[in-house]
Amino acid sequence: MIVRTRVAPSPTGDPHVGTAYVALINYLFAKKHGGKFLLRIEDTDQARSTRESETAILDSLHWLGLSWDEGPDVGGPHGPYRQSERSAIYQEYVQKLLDAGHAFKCFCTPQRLEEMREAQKAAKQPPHYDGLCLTYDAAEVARREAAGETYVVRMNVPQEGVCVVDDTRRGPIEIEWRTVDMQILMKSDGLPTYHLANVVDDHLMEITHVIRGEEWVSSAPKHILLYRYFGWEPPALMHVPLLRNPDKSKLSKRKNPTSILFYKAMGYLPEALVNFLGALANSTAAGEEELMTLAHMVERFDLMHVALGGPVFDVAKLDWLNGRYLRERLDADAFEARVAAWGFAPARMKRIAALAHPRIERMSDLGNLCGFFFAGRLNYPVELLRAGKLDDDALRAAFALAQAELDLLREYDLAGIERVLKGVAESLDKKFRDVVRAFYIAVTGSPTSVPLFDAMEILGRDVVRERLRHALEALGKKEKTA
RNA sequence: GGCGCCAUAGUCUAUCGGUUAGGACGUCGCCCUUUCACGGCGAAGAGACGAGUUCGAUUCUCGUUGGCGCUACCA
Repeated sequence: MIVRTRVAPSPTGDPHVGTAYVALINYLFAKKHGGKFLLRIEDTDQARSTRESETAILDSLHWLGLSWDEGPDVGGPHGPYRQSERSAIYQEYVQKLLDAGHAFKCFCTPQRLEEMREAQKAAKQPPHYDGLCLTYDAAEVARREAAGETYVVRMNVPQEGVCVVDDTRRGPIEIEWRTVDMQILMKSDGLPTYHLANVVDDHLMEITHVIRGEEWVSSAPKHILLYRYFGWEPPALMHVPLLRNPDKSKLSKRKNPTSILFYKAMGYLPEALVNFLGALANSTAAGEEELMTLAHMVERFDLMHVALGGPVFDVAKLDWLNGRYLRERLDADAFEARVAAWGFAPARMKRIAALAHPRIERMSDLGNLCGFFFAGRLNYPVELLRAGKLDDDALRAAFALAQAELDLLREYDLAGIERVLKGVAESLDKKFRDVVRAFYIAVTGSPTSVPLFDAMEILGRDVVRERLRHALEALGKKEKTA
């Protein structure tokens, strides 16, 4: 048997380090066993998926040195590798389930479902589809369909017995069928949900080992049931732990930078980041060199040694590793080249120079004026934030709101940034200039600097988010008023 | 709340019943050094709790506690 693994990111946001972590484990396992590693884009959520995000994910994983044997950008014999291009396939398989009575059409409105869940919650019952539409006979279903009622397709789930999920690393996990909801397989827009698309694709793409995040354990029975319904041999399943924030919660950009783009922008080397992630999966033994190439990681990889506790993404250790790569693995020329490529690319320098040009008296002003473009955490006194007309509460509100709004921005560009900051000033009922002043400090470290929106655009969403987070941190928690 | 997963120092981990519980990051100290950093040497620091099995439990079982995940027409 040829081992075939995959990573299946959903292009709904920044390329997440967690995606890279899971991708790396799948990659290492496949390569270790002379198999294939594929990349599939799970973009069945029309509302949230974007091409920009997909591109960023592919670029980021490539940047880390990962490559796939089959995928949307390189093709392969099992394509297309983008789920949005596989609708006809899912339609076909949903019909099979429908024909066999393993799935049914559900005409319940979102409102009814909402009320049902509320009632169940109030009655201390676990939220669960009540099976109303399962009681309709063929004539009733036909009548409703003819009347133009929209419907989704739900999976018919047995209500008795237990499902044993055989996790390669954890052993058997028993989950009672009655705790498994009658999952929607196909949404009213005709596109499949994760569960259906995932199973169909993994089968069609001949995936032998599904190695994925821990968040999927509880829905594994649904997937196993689908394999059973289709009469397919399920792949080996294994769930790896989720990366954590320092406080042990699931890694989130609220508390910790999660975007690969951020680490790139901060001047981490891809080989250091991928080494760090790999060391989280398979730690080094006593006396073993911690600096490892991808090839070396492949060689020593052991799936059974992936620890089960959720590891904290320890930036301090990443810093140490990155420092060693920078100092020990790059000679003077290579270092210079990396630095140039990192922050001094011609296009970037041109923009920065143009911003500085009108505000300069001596070229030596450049350092103070533009240093923040090449910095990580800014070291300004917190008093500077407070020097403006906004009090602490207003500052906190402004930064927090901007953080959220900037994240929601579809296109992170000049116009969008301006819209967000104007919106922040408006909703706080503060003068735009007073609000902007605070952002100057948070983003550039100084009240007098190059144009803010340009600076924010050049720095990128991730670095800006981190600087706002830092400002929020510097201000401290809201004081309890006596 | 229900269901599930997890549990060795601040953090990442090794240990496949018998170890002075090993390593790495971080922290602290000493050395090197015009400063700092790097580097070298060293130190402090851990089996969540309670039962059980066993000659012997960090390791196996159960319970408690804690953390996390899931509980969407998101993945």
